[in-house]
Amino acid sequence: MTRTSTLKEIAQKLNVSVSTVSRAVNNKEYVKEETRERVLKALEEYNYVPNEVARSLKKQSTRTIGVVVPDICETLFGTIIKGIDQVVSPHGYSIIVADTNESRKNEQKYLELLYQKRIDALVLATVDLNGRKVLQYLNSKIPVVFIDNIPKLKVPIESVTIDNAKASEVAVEYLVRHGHHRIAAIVGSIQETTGYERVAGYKRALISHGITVDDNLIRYGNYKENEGYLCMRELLDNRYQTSFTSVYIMSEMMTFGAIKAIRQYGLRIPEDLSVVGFDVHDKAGLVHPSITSIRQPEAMIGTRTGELLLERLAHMESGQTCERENERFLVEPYLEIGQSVWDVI
Amino acid sequence: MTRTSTLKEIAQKLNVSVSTVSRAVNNKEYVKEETRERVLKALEEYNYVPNEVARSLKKQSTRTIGVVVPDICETLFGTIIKGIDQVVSPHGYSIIVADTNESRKNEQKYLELLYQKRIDALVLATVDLNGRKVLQYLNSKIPVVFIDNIPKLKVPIESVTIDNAKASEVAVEYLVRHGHHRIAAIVGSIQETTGYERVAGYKRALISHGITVDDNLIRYGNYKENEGYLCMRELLDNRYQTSFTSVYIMSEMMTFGAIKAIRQYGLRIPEDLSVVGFDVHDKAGLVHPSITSIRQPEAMIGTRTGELLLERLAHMESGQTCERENERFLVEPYLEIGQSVWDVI
DNA sequence: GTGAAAGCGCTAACAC
DNA sequence: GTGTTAGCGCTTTCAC
Repeated sequence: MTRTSTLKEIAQKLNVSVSTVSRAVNNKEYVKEETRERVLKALEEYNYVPNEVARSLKKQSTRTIGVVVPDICETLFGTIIKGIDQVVSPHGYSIIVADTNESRKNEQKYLELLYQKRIDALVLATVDLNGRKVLQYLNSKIPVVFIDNIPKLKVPIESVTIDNAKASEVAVEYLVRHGHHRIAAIVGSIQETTGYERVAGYKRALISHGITVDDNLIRYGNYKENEGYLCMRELLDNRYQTSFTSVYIMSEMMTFGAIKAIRQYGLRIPEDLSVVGFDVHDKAGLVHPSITSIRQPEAMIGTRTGELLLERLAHMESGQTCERENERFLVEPYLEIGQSVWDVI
Repeated sequence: MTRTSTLKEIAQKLNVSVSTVSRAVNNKEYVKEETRERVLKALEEYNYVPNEVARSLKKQSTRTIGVVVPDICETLFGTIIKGIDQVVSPHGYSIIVADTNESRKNEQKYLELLYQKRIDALVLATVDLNGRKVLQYLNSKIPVVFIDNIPKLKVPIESVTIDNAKASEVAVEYLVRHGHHRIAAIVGSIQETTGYERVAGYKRALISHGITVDDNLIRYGNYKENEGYLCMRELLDNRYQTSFTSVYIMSEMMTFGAIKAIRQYGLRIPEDLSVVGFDVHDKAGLVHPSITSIRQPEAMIGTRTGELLLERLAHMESGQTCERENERFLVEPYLEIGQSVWDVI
């Protein structure tokens, strides 16, 4: 059972002062080369590992970044976390993750916990639209970056997300190019930016192609699979009146639900109905027919967030005050083309 | 820009001592009810949030658990992390994640970093079979739990994993019950417990069903998709000599690769060849035909690990020494039945 | 170049 | 019940 020793112990063994040892450990100047070597050797010998907790207390910085997400199992968030970690860990930062399980209450609890732990920065995929708890952070001086969803707060906010409106434009554009004019849509909650902006982009794209927006073709769900299923059923029930040839579903789980409804109606994809989904991952390449889907460059969202964090963190370290600006960093979504869209002749 | 205040500041404002405030904050006894209320009110007013860093330094415990995994994007690890978090966060513990990206070097780097941060416990899905760096932890007094893979170390080790041999038995059993006697196998690295135990279970199951083990039916890969593909091709190339009717592939990515090879040979699953995979997830239910696969109860591995951690942590707190025992906690794998296995008549 | 000492914010032993 | 004080392990200023 080895024990890690402290600066003080090392200093005593060598008959030097703690400050000398500290300087050697931290590669500071003003240490005679000979002394430095003696110290470095002793560090090995006595199994010294710097205590980051003590350092944190002294420096008022924990080199720790809190990342709060609704569901770490979603590839989207897993990949983002990985991207952040890749960028920040070489700089000595670690990531504390919190999985809120889509619960506002958990989100608040975790925000509080992380605040106590004095994280140096926060990345938040909030499910709390009017998030009051996060104001504590926004009023403090640590960097906060929102991802995925942006809360409705009357304060400057920084975010890294895809351009949600653009995503819908890309989807509609693709369908139109394949001859579709009657394009149904299943939207998530328009309370959230992810829902609101996507539907706005959809409408705008239709209009710019000279297609009239038909509210009978739009259904609103809550991102859950079952809602996607139900929305799709409603759409299909009215199919003879509305005669749409394609459907664009604006979230992953709702896409799955919608496809189930389509199959249940005995319709074939894409022969009977064309489908464009959102965030559909098919790592295995086993889905058949493969689903044409809007995708987020997740890794890039992660690395971009990481870089932004480092930038802000460095800025802070150089003693700047934390002037928050309202900055939305947008990354480009893209269309992953599968076999779920059929040409309308 | 609000600032969080300190115990000392609160104490001064109220003309009481820091210890009184501390006692009130921590709900300790020996505080007059009236004083407690005054303090509690002041905490609100002056925006006091306990500084966990200072607490950690004093208590020599950070209430932080390090979780080191090769790839956080894999559903397996994502779900395990979520499970751990669910169990430990109500006890005030947070999780620091480290994604080693399957690299031994990164693993070592992260272990060092986390050691400096003085994590209270470590969960490790190692890729470093002879992991020397982890010995630092094993020689220290903090709990260490291995998941997924177990390194070859000559010290007592605790782990939470599925029963890998059992997994193979379940797979083989199922195939035999469906009339298969010539069952090919694609194995990961037998250097790793996940490979070694799975192939051992496969052989044992065959024997217990009176089937001779045929080494021509076994191929060894390295868990990567492409190796699964290549192994499957080799097997198929010899199909007329070996005449197997089914194949059991012992890892997720290799399963994907193998299926691609099978399709490339123009064979249908399951009509021409039956397939049992490992760790195949189909959240969307979109894969067709659905793949019968061994599955790990991931969430349970997570929660079991979390509980084990709490147990050990509580044990420590009550001042016990950390006697390590060699304990493998096994959870039961299960077979998720799809449509990829055909009856041999 | 080196050392002494203050102090980061807190807990806990001890004194009153 | 409450206050005083000594540290937890480190960095950093200032004196030598």
